[in-house]
Amino acid sequence: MPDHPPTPEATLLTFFTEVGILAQLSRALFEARLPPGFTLPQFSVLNHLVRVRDGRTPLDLARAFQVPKTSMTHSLAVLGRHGLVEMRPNARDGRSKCVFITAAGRDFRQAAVAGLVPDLAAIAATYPVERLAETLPALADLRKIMDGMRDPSPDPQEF
Amino acid sequence: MPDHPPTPEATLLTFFTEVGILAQLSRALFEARLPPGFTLPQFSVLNHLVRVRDGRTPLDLARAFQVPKTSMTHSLAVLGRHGLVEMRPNARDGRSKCVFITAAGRDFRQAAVAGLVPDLAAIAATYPVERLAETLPALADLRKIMDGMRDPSPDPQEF
DNA sequence: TGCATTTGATGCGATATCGTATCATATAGT
DNA sequence: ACTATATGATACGATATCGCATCAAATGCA
Repeated sequence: MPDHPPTPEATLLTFFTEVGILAQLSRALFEARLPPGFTLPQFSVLNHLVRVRDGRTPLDLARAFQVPKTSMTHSLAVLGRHGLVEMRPNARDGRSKCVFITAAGRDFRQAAVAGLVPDLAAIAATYPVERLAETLPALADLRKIMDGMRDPSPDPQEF
Repeated sequence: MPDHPPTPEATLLTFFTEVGILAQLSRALFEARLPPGFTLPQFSVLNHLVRVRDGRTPLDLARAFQVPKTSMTHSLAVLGRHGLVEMRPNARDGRSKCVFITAAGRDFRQAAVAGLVPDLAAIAATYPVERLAETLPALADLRKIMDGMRDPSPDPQEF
């Protein structure tokens, strides 16, 4: 391997590659512990409703997950069909709805997390998670920046 | 989110959540720059064939990307239909095939990477990528551990 | 060698994802 | 207030992903 000093672009590419692999691995981990037929995005929505807050609109959620609104409609329909979320009319906007997590939804999420704990513990037993905790601020800051870049102009911004 | 000291499991959960969001954001970024109809996994396969080595079997690729082999069959069929990869019989195993990238495939990848560079540069202009570079060893180590905890799956994958 | 088992690839069906079109409601401009 | 435009949600169709079943070729074992 020739070692030229990496350009910032190359560093980002490497970083995104690593993040993509980790996401894929953790996804496999998660889905192996979810009841068959449930997908990570569905769990993620539940998790978001608990972690952040519920009562937001489907479009809010679609934006939060950077996913097309039709995909979110579908995910919410599945969760609703299983009684894990509830959609109520939005008093402030007749076109819109508000998404609430149900008690069953909270239980479901709790159970999923609980089922995951042994796997997480196994990782923590082999790997010092403080190292990950130290990376969190950098990851969160990058996420915020990328979040902010996407909405205003979807086309190439020159500088 | 209580303000007790977080358990290692909670730290991991937070970390995976952050990684998942970042993966989603970078995926959206990337797919916005690919020709319409092409997917990140498809590009990733091309990239892998260039950066690692071509001539591997579909099953090798499926394992490298941690996806079911049927998914890889499909991706390769699409790439083949567009003339970006070529499948030849495997001289060592009559059941198997070997996947090669074509000249058109190399060009395609090169163009995709070039199209992405402005986005990466825009991020690098706003965010000190050294912070990300510092996190890379921790991420790579975790990835290796998680790789090892699952089935026998070999090489690291590329973007 | 002959036969059972394993392994690589793919067909098929079910679900997920996503783009486009559509409909209802909200907002803006006059 | 009236109309044009913008926005939130969804129906619909196309493609992607994935599990299961099938087929062919390789391997193991007697």
